[in-house]
Amino acid sequence: MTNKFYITTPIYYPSGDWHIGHCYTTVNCDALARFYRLKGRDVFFLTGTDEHGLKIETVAKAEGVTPKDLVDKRAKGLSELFTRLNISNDIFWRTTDKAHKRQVEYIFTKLFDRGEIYKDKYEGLYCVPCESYWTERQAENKVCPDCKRELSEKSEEAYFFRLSKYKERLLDLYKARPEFLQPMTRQKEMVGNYLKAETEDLRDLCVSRAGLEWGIRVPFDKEQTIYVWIDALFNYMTALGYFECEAGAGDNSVGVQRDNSASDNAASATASKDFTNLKRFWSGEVVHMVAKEIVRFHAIIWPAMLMALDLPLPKRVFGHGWLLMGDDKMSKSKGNVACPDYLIGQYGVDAVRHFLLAEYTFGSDGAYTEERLIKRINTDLANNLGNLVSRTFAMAKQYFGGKVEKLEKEKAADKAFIKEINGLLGAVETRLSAMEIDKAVSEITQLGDKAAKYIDDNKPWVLAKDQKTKGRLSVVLYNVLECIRVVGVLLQAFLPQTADKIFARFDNLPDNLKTFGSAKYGLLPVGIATLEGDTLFARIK
RNA sequence: CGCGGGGUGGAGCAGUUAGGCAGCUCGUCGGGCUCAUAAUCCGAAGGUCGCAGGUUCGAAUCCUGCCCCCGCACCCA
Repeated sequence: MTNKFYITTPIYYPSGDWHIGHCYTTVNCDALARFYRLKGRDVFFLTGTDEHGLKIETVAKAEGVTPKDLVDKRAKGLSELFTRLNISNDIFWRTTDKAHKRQVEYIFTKLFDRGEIYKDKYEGLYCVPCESYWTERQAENKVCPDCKRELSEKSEEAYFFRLSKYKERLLDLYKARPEFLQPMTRQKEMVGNYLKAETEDLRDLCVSRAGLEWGIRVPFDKEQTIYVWIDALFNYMTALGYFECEAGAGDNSVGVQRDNSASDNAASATASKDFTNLKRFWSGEVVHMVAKEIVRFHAIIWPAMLMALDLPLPKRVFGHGWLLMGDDKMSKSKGNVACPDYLIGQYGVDAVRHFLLAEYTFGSDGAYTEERLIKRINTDLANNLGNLVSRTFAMAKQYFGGKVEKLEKEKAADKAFIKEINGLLGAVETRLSAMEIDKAVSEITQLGDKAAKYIDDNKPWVLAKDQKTKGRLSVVLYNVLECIRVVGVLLQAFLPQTADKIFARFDNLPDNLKTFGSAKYGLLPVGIATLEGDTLFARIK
């Protein structure tokens, strides 16, 4: 297993407001990134925005601002939202960044030079007011599905990518590497819809538009603008700087020049300045996390384009499910309930993170409701985790004056509980490697349940009544404190703020007792003081 | 026959790949405990696993047919 781990969210399209769905994908990626960092792997975590296209132009016009002003504002908003959510991305990459644009021009040219892109006529049903093409299937009775006006036949020049010739190779890819596209049901869908022998051939893909203003021009044909496929998908590589490198090494024919002040967008992080990142990470484990509706782009178009350039393919594309927003009534009359800022303000960062990580079977759809969020917080965080910490530290204070004690050895009866503590890290890791992020989190809350039962079985309040059982009492409390510490160690990957709050209950807990290597029983030193602390999570309502 | 997903106790779900006593969380009811955030622990009630048929010693799981809901088919995490 390679030590390199490169994980990406899709780059989000800033045409509308940021919502809970964007947070869902990003928080889950963040947990994976944090976990593997703590595991000691070399991690790079990308997120960002896909900022070109007609829709941005239209929205900007409606708001009376320039497209650039619009995307700057929206990208800043998203970047700040992710900061509030404690997202640990290494880069916030934007497709309007100069370094990206130069590389996209270079890539487009290279594909053209190799004969993978050719110029032809695009023909179809066109809606003039909406400025968009529709297929006959989409447009029943030749009426625009959007505005319901009549469509007209239109034909214009455009560039096409030879997607059709990769059908067999894509099928082979799925067969040879079933882990490439997960869950399996997404593979079924891709094969059923686009790749199996009976379906009509994959059509070549139109990769440029003639009338589009807001985008990257085809370098050798300024009438044409590079369309989303190449512009957006290649962000995963341009952010790492590979093509910048390659172009800087010789080919200046498309005006690509290496420039160390590459990041000209305020919200972009500086990581793109390190052009060695692609060599470092693209050869390692590359994981693209996407929601199910863009699986096709990532599991068909993207690998085909990489094949066209003889580049290595990512290790895995994972298409997760959707948070369904119920009926339209909710989104209209109570639209703000799914607003991330409202939720964070109302319930706190880690409560929102926990909900997004734990509530839904990762990979399947689920219905979003605020009631489910509240219930999830109360059950897992307030009743289970928060109360466990609260009662345990109360006893430590009451019975031992706020000091970790262990006056005798643990007994055989403690073995099962200790085994659970020692098994937590492995159990969580197994779940994550299967992309069962919700189940990974529930491994942690389940250990919390076991601790509650362990307390109840051993009845420390009874042991405390008799001086003769004080030694035993100290062991019981020690075991639970160790359980809490190990839970804190694991929570660093999922609920970092909560992990810190837990650690803060131990006076000057040494850093080496926070590492994954210390996620096992028996390391907490006797004599360390236990401190008072705020309620971890208050019950709601 | 476009493709895919779903239909499991009051609610939300897991289990279906390789058939073997129907499981989890929440809710409800009864009991215990008192260290704790009306918390926690124990126990109980509650399901013909969408319908019909088939294969099998045995089917939620495999096969056939049917009904209902949802998504996708270059707007969407």
